[in-house]
Amino acid sequence: MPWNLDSDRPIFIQIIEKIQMDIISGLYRPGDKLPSVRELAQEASVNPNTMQKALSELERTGLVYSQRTSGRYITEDTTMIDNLKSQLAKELITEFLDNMHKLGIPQEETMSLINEIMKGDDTDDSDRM
Amino acid sequence: MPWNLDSDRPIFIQIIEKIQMDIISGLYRPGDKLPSVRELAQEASVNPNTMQKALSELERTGLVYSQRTSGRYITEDTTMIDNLKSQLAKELITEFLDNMHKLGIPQEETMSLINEIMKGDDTDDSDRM
DNA sequence: ATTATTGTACTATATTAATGATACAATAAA
DNA sequence: TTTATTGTATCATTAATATAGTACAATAAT
Repeated sequence: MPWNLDSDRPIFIQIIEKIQMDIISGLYRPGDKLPSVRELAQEASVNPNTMQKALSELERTGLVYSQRTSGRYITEDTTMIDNLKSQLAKELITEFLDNMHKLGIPQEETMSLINEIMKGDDTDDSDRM
Repeated sequence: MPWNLDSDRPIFIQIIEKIQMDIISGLYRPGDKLPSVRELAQEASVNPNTMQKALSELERTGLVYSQRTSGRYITEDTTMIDNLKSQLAKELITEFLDNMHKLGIPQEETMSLINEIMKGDDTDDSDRM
């Protein structure tokens, strides 16, 4: 799976967001062991130092924890994960609506545009929890 | 009016986006004269070089043009502005839906969450064209 | 004609992000 | 016990971004 990192924003930030997404979406489950820093770095085609920086930040926020020399693990605090999911969803929505508003597109038009685009979208949600 | 620039992404990029928004939303009209580089820089609390870089890029894409020593002006090509508006709106929507999908939130839930947040929002669109 | 304003160009410097390389202590695996 | 793997720390280098300061040519304003 490619990591799709671009050069628009700091890479370590994009890595943080990507792993957060993987935890929240359930790709990583609570208690799961993460691949090692070196493995993840190679998988993402990134320098180990950059991966380490991202993981340290995820650790600081409590989303993952490390057991020295054993490896890194996803938190078992499901409440924390659920809260983060709600919070991120809310942020995404408000930021999106704000941007559409700045474009001068009123809410009703935004809604109809979304519906329009959703119809032409073949996204499959069937394999999700 | 504050420019609300953050340090997450390059400032000159945020300036480009901000001015694009102001053109698309109609705050700046086709043919309008822009404040000088130095004025804009002061208004945004940014170094003139940074503002110049953003304006050069807006010029490269054709959204503004400069008449040497007279000043800088918004393009009169309304079609170009309309096209950009549609394009940006579409990009905002697809990126938003993609992010919600990555969070593991299905489309139906996304729609109801939007409606929920819209109700608690007192945004006023009445002074728009 | 003179002055001020305009866009533009250039050099230098500081900071941050990313990479590359290396090393070490703790411990799981052999 | 020995080896390999783990997270972690450090140093040097490069590139991009932003700032600061200065300067110049064209021209609008006086």
